[in-house]
Amino acid sequence: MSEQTLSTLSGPQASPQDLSVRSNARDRVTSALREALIIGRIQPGLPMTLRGLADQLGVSPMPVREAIRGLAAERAIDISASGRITVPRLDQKRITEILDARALLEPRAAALALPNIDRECLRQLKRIDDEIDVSLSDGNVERYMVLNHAFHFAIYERSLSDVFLPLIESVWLRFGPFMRMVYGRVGTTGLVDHHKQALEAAARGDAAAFAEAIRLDISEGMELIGDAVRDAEVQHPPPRRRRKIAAPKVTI
Amino acid sequence: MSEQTLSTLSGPQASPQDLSVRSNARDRVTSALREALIIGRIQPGLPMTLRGLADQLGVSPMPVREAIRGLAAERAIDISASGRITVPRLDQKRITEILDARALLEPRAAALALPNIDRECLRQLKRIDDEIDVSLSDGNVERYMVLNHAFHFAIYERSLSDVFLPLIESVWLRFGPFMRMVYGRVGTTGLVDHHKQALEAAARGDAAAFAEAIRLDISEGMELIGDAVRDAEVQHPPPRRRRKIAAPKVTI
DNA sequence: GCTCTCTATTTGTGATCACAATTACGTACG
DNA sequence: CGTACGTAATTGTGATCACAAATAGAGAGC
Repeated sequence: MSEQTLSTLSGPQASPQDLSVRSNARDRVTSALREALIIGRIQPGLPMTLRGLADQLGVSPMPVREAIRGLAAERAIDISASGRITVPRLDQKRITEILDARALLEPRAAALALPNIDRECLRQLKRIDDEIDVSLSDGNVERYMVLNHAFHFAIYERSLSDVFLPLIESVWLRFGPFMRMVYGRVGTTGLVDHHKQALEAAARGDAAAFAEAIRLDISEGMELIGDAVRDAEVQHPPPRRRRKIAAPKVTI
Repeated sequence: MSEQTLSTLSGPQASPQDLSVRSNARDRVTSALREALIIGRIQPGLPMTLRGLADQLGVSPMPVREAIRGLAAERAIDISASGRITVPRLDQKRITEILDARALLEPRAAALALPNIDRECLRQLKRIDDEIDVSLSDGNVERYMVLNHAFHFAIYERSLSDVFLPLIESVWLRFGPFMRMVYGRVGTTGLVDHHKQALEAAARGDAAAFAEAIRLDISEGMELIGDAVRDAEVQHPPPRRRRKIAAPKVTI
């Protein structure tokens, strides 16, 4: 198999040794893979192998197996009938439905979160949003994706909902690799968001406006990438690989 | 540990050897556990063990491990920090949020499905709903839960959405054990649903009314069990077990 | 009766092995 | 130059083993 590897996590300002220092190898692997998926570092369609990931992460294939199995349950990773492990390619139908689901779930989570968003949290959101502007003008796609995720989930986490949060995370896991593909292709120049409207509404304590800003943030993103998707599907059909392809690596 | 086992699947008219004859042990285990969860056959809070489940299902602990890990990723099963495997107990907050998420996701899935619901499908839905009435008047809780699941998912499957369907399945997996607890406690006598309104709307091809009927079916269920939940939480606090408890078994 | 303590048992985790299925790739043929 | 084929290497699956951590349950003390 032509196996894919993942680019190291130690990019610009390496993440501070992963959030919690879980003793579990499995949880470390899961965290590494989830982050790689959210950021879109793993290219959809290219196969990964248990042993390959295990070697890269310095563990035995066993914890990787369990981590992959967990991600597969969330549909973040596809395991074909023959056992081939890939990040799923999304067709336009799926993309529409994911954005549809996001537009249902995330405004509600935001509304639930609003009462728990204090001034300090607002300041942090503002900081993140400022950094997003920088990353956009720099054209730094990866940094943008990290920050955009941070912005949204800084909100959703305040919902304190272990029902909505997992559902939303699950959808982002599936969407990340695709977003990365789009941004890597069409760039982030024309990208607009509704973060500032959201922050204004949040500052006013206006739950309805807050939720609506989040909904628009998602829906307009949908329109923006609509054409890119159509183009991508005709211009970049599932590559019929014939040779091994050098690919980025992942580490914990 | 006082370990829980699961009641055999071979109840009245045993399921015809599970849907697909997957060669995978893991998939068989997963199917068995998912069904047990949906029907609510596994009592929340009581620990299960990998080796115990493996013995009951006639496989090695390995496929059970992966199946459990997958279900844990969907939050259908909880694995504590110490590794204890249980079906999560739901507090009132979670229950409300689950019903909230259902009321968001399921009407949309129903609307997506409506164009794909033909006359034959409608007839089948009608048949299921008739059987539901029978099971309700019989007070057969388990059969009601199987049928109610069948009714809803016969609809949602027609959405042909592998975005909405997994999200909804995930929520049902979490909700099943709780529903069973409620029905087992307060009975199914006062139970009302909006299946017939849904079928009428579907027959008319009225997507909005169809979705609304589904939403009401969920929301009114919410009210119905509201008090039961409150009572349950004070009358049935998390039992501080001190001895082993005999519990039902599960088989493939 | 209740709580605490201590020990034997159980449990999840991770590693390694064997194996059937699948895939990759050089080779022959068109 | 492209396609079909056959063999060798790779891959996921399942089983088994070792081990540290956690638990259960009996016993001592209050």
